[in-house]
Amino acid sequence: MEATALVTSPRARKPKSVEMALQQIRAKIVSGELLPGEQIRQQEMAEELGVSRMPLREALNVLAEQGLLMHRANAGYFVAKRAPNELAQIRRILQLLENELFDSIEWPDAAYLRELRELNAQMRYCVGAEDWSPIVRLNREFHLKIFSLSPHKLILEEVRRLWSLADLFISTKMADSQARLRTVEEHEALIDCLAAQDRAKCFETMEFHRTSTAKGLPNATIGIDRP
Amino acid sequence: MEATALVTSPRARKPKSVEMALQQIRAKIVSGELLPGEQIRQQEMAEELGVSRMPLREALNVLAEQGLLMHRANAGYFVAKRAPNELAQIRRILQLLENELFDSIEWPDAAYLRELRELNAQMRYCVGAEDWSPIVRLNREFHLKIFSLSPHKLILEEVRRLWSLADLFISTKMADSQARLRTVEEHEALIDCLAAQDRAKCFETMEFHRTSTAKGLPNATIGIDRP
DNA sequence: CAGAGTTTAATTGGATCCAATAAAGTAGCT
DNA sequence: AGCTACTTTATTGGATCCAATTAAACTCTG
Repeated sequence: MEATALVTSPRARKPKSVEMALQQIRAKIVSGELLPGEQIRQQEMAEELGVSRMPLREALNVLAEQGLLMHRANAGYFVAKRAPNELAQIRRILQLLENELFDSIEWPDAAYLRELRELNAQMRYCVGAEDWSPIVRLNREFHLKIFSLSPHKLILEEVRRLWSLADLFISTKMADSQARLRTVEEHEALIDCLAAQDRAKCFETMEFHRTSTAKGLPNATIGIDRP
Repeated sequence: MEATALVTSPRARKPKSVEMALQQIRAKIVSGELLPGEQIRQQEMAEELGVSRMPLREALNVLAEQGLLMHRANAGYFVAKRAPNELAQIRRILQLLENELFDSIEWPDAAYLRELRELNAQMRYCVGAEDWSPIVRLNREFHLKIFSLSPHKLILEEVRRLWSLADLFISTKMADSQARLRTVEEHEALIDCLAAQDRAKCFETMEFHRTSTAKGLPNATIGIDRP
C-alpha cells in the first residue's frame, strides 16, 4: 500500500497536522514567544504554522482543555494567565501520584536498566549545551520511563499530563549547568536504587531529588494565595 | 439589538452548540446508549444532535482528550473500552487529592453551611426517585462544593475532571435506595464536622463515606492487572 | 473452494465560505 | 467637551465542500 504513496500525493508527508500544530503552539507558549494573556489570532497563527484554521482550532481546543489556554466565547483563545502558586500545587499532586506509582513498581530487568542509563547518558551529554529544551525533554522521558514500571497506567497518564502542564512554569529555568549536572547524578543514584530493588531507598532518593530540583523554582511553597 | 433577533434567525437560541454536544454525548456514554468500543459516526451523530459536524468534531476531540473516547487516525472516534480496575485508580487518586484539599480547607460560614444542607436536602428528596441521574449530579455538586473551600483551585480542577471520568464506570450503579439514604446521612454527618470545624473528624467521616460508597463497585481493589 | 489482490463505497480530515458576535472607532447629542 | 449610541470592521463560530484514507466487498486466480 505504501508502494503507491510516494507518487500519488503532491506532498507525501502528512504527519497529522493537528498534532504538529499542538506541539508548535505548546512550544511557543513554553518558550515565551506567546505571553500570558495574549490573544491568539486564528488567521495569522494558521498561516504562520502553515495549516488551515480547522486543525488549528482543534489544537486550540485541546490546549484549552489542558489548561494552557483560556477560551472566552466569541472572543477567542488567550494564553492562560496562571498564578505562580499553581506550580506548587502541580508539584504536590505529582509528589502524591509518583509515590503511588513507586509503591506499585515492578522492578526493571537488566535491559530496562540499561535503557535508563542510556537516557541519562544522553542527558549528561547535553548538560553543557546551549539549548535547554533537549534536557527538559530527556528529563521528562527519563522520569516517565521509570513511572512506566507501575501497572497503574491511568495514574501514569495523569502524571504525564501534569508534567506537560508543569513545563509551562519552568520555561526558562533549569538554566545553570551545575544544577543540570546534579540532576544527572541524582538520576544515576535513582537507577542504582532500582537496580538494588530497594523500595525505601527509592522513595528517599526521589524525595531528595524533588527538593533538589525545587531550588530556584518560583513560589515553591503551597497554598498561600487568598482573594 | 435583540429586537431584530426574533425575525432574522430561524432558530433564535444558540447556547454554545459545542457545549451542548459535549453534554449530550457524555450523557449518551454514561447512560450506556453508546457502548464501549462502538464507533461514533460523525454524520449521523451530527444530525441526531441537530448540529453540524464541525462543533461535533470539537466536542469529540475534547471527549477524547478527557479519556472518554479513543481516536484512531483516519478511522474515527470510538467509545473508550476501559479496564474495570481503572476505577480503583481513579478513586485512589481522588482519595489522595481530596485529602489534600481537606488539609487546606477554609471553614465555611453559616450561609455556606446552609447551602450545603440545602443541596443535601434536595438529594434526600430524590432518594426514592426512578431516575438516578439527578442523584449523581447532586452528589457531585455537593462534594465539589465542599472541596471548593480549599484555596487550591488547580487541585480542585483535577478532582472535578476525575469525578466526571469516574461516572463512566458507576453508570447504572447507585441504584438501591437504601444506599442512597445512607449516602445522604453520611453527607449530613460531614456537614456537622465542617460546622464543628473539626479537621480530624472530617478526615475520618470522609474516609468512612468513601468505603461506604465503595460497596458494590466493580473491582474495588487497586493494582491487579498484569499483561 | 480459499486466499489474495483490486476495486468501490463510505467515512474521516482539511479547506473554504458565510453568518453572528464583539470590539473599536466615529459621530451625534446633551 | 464628555458621554452615549451607533456604525463599521475584524475575528470568531458554524456549515458546506472536496480530497485522502481506510475498510469492506467483490472478483480473479491458484
